Amino acid sequence: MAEFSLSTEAFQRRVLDWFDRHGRKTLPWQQNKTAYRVWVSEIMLQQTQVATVVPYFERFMMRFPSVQALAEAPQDDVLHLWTGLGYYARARNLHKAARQVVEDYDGEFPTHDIDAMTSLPGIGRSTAGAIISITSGRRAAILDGNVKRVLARLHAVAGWPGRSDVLARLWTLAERYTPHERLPDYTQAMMDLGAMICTRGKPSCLLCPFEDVCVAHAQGRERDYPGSKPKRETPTRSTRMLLLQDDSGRVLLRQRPPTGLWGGLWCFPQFDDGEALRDWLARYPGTHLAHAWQPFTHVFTHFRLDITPCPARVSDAKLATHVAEGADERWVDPANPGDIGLAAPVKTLLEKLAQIPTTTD
DNA sequence: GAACCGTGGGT
DNA sequence: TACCCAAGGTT
Repeated sequence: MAEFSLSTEAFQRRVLDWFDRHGRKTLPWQQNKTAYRVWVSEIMLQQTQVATVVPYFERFMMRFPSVQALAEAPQDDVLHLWTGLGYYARARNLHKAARQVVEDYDGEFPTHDIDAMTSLPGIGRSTAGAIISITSGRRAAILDGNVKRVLARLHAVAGWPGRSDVLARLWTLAERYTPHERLPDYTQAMMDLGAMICTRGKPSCLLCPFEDVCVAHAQGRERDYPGSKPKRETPTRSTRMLLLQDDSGRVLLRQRPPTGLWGGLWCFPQFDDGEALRDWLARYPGTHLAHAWQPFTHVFTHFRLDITPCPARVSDAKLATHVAEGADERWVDPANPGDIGLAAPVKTLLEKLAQIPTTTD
């Protein structure tokens, strides 16, 4: 069994030399690298590709230029700018952390203390390492998906990184290779290597600075590292969404619970089955259900959701007001729902409603 | 340790 | 098409 033969110093030298020639240096969050900007980018980039994040990051910085601005904003505004990015707990934690930074640290991120950083909601070991190393230059290791892939291949670390023993081996390597100088460049370089050269599907080993020493490459088994996650079958759930319109075309939205799926976002009232929907409508005699729209499936990572849109009308304006009486319910214009967070299928359905004349029945 | 949390891209 | 997965963290 071959072993990786490069010294720590030689490894760091090659990484930094490659970065000087080929690393990315013009991404939006690489300009004006404050802790706030790097923090927001790192949270957005969790499980999310760079190209997807860029426009969200620009809009976010325009609306919330500082941690103070973010801390002072209503949560609805934050979720609004997060609409479409997914993993909305990131936005809720971001908002909460901003308030903690303003409250507990006078608006300055505690980048001198990794434990203080990981205490902030939404910041784990790797994200803390990235923010610290990039913005303060202090020595802190990262182990994101890119670095996991690079290290797993260079050292032929077998097994799925979700396993704790595999993860521990990778962290040991990540800590060992982290240099004492040029921390911002090194950290960016390792992510760039993973994102640009050591890619998942078809790595560009010909362009890799470690082509001559990579154990996985020597084995011709780049694709086997890192080990893949064990499969499990994805269950299917189903729901009905009530597309209730009043006589002026506005629709009823309801805010979802603060945690869980689409937590804090606004959605059509949902019903598990037709009985529950009919029972609900029966309380409001002035409403009637139209023919259901075509059902469709929304695919999540862990399950599929069959959604049946159920258009309905409430003709009496007074009744419409009565229907929405909770603080978590409101009538909105489908074409302009306001600064609120919307789940992807809800946004799609609202756009369809906005195109339909209000006389549709 | 395992389940949960979104959406879009690549193959 | 169906599947895997991406700059992970929390419960």
